[in-house]
Amino acid sequence: MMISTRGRYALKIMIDIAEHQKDGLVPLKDSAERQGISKKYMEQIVTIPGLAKMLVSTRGLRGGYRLAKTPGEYTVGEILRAAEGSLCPVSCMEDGHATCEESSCCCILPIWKGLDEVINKYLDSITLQDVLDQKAEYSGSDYSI
Amino acid sequence: MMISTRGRYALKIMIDIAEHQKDGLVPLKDSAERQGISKKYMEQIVTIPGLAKMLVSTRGLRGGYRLAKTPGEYTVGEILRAAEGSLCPVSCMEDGHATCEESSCCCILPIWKGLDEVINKYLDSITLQDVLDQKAEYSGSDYSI
DNA sequence: TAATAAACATACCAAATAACTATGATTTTG
DNA sequence: CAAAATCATAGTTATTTGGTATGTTTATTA
Repeated sequence: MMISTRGRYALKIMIDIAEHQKDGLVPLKDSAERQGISKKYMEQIVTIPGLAKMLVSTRGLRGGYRLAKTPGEYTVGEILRAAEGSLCPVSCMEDGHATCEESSCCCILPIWKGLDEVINKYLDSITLQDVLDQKAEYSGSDYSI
Repeated sequence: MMISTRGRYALKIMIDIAEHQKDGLVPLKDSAERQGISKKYMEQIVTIPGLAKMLVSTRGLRGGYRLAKTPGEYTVGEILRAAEGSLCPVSCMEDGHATCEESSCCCILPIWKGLDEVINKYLDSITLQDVLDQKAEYSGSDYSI
């Protein structure tokens, strides 16, 4: 399994903030309660550098978070990569290039490269807005994400 | 990372056996030496039920392994699934269906399902024979796989 | 201006998983 | 019967995962 709770929670948080920021800043506490995630763990996730860049934070009472750009400008792929570090499906590769010594003569490597491409291409084809739109379709619902 | 050394080694072993079985049975010792993997660890991998089914073993002196079917009849996907148990990219899903309680109202689940499909479809499009063929293309080479 | 509620910053920890190693039994051929 | 192979099981070490715990800083508002 390539995507751990860090990535899954990151996605949940981003969706939750996207959904609720119209009312102003979204405090982590509220988001954490809605998603059933420990607020403290959430703080850790939200401060992962790559993710922090996607958010604008305001300190102090009545502070909170909002997205730095519009939901349509974030893909599920980039959120997951930011949270997980990489979505690479094998340890003998990273960022599309081999990390092992025998790479120059590894006939399996092209398979991993192809797999990596297929995964990233798929996840980058979905934006946060797409997710919001699909949620809205099921309308009236009390989706907890 | 979704595919561990178990899966990677399993694939290496299957390719190695496919390549060398024309000379008769392939002892694990030879295969392990060629691949630079501990023979004992290899024994464990080869006896994973799903993988064992793909091989025919013969005990005793001059014994060894060969593929149960032709290389064209095995896909990379099924070998990896057999070795890893599952290639599912998230823990909240298994074999295409959700394992968590909130699944009935999870708007992210379709994304994981789609990802799972994309991964398995890709890996099932490559057979062991394809890998052998591509190895042969680089011909004269001393590929160690 | 002081209390409050928010983000920010570290440090620690327990359980699970990964990746082997070790030991030895069983089987078959030369 | 000795050697070489598979088969079986238990133990070990390191890393990753998934958190807790404790506390600091910042800004609002009553």
